[in-house]
Amino acid sequence: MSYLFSAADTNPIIRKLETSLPLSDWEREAILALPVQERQIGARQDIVREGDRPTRSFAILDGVACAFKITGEAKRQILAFHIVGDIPDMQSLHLQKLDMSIGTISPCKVGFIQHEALEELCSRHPRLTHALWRETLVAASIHREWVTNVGRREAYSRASHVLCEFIVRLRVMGLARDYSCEMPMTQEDLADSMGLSIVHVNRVLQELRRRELIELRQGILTVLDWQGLKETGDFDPAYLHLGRAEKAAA
Amino acid sequence: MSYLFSAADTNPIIRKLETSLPLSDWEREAILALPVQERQIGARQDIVREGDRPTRSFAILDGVACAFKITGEAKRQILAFHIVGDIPDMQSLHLQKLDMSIGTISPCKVGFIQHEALEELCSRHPRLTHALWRETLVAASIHREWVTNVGRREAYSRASHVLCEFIVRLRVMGLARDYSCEMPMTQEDLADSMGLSIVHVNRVLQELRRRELIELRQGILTVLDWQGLKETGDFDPAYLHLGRAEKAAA
DNA sequence: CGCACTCTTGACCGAGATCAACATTCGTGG
DNA sequence: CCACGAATGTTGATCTCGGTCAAGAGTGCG
Repeated sequence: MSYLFSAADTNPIIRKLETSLPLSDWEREAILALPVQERQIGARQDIVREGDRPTRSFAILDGVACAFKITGEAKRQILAFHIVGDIPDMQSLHLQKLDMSIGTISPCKVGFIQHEALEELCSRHPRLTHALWRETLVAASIHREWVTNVGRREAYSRASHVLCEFIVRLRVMGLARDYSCEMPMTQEDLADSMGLSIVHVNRVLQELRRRELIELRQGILTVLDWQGLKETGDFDPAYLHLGRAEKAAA
Repeated sequence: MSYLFSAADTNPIIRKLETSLPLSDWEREAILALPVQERQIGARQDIVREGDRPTRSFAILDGVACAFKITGEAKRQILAFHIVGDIPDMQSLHLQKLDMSIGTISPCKVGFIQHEALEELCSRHPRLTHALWRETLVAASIHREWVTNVGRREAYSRASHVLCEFIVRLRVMGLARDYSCEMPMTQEDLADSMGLSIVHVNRVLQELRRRELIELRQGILTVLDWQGLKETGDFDPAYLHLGRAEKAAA
């Protein structure tokens, strides 16, 4: 299968949706016609906060963001890393109140889309409803894998798993060559995504380097031994529901 | 707001959906008209397994089930408890391959519904699409809370949180009076839902009893001090997105 | 060039795991 | 209806993975 190259291929939302099901020209145009308000946001800023009642959703057009919660003990848990093409608060289309916060990790370009525009899109294009619903289901699947990762894998395996997922998702979006990518998360971010302490994450990463599974410095992650990293991370990309993109990316 | 009592009120799917948005008679009838194949399943049986490609989804009509994964180290992580009204594998409507298994805890009555019937329902009733999509989003929200619970709360708080969620969800469905309910999960089930060992769960439960927050024996959970349990569990039901049902149930 | 953020290292600690009995409950068949 | 075996719950002893604390080393940005 191959597509003609077009403006559509440069639109991250279309690219993301098309990894699961190909869209018609008609549907692509509908997406390109969405009124999107772009905004550049600096690193480490909240985009939306738990408790907000958004009237719009937003897509990540550049950079890395994360969804997180703060517990009563003021501990942060990162729930997902969001990369180009993700619509992290899609849920707000159907759920009034946000149950998490979303903030940038690196500087991000985001595109806000009013809910009415999305509702309009869905009512006119049932297959796009399907595609967007599907995206939210994949997000839920990733959450389930994270529950498992945090609940039942030891630190070393857990860290490997998070790295595997991150790079595969970037590869699917064409943002990583040869298992190497920019990784703007600090060790504190990684710790909060893994339910570990910063110090321990530091030690685990050193061990991964010592065993020559990865290289990681200056925000560049390079996987030296993909097979090895997958195995130590108990990583099976099935939960990402990549379909045909799976073989190429993972 | 009050409804006339009718057959619809005894249908758990309708009851569940109506906790978020009221349905028209027309919509209720469409749900009641769904061809449902009921089946009784014994305790501790798998209903569907990771890797399956179901052509139908199922609703829990009676009993308690759970979704779970088994890691490469053969450890089980429970991802959710499913009670009456839940459609645990709704996702299979849009995602080919199941990324988790679902099994019974107590004996269950389940109702299978072919995907075509659900697709038909959605195409005829956009508001039901909305309602079902919404349910899957709430499920995702619960997953996020579980990531947080397992990742960033200590055992004592973590256990309290799981108990709080379970009883609130039962209350919403009218299955628990006065913060007391049947709880068929064994300590092993609880351990696998909390990412803890059985032994430690046992000790944590004893501590909860000793501090007179709960009573728990012979499969009956009674909360003696709801406020106290909520506080130790850092439990805020906002993530369940109950809407108006929230005040009554939590 | 200096201050703040991030990473690293070492020492020590503790929550929760593991192991190994033993007790209790429950379901099942005689 | 009872008995018995399996599943579940309980307890104590010990261990360990990962947390905490504290200090220093890089790094980078204003």
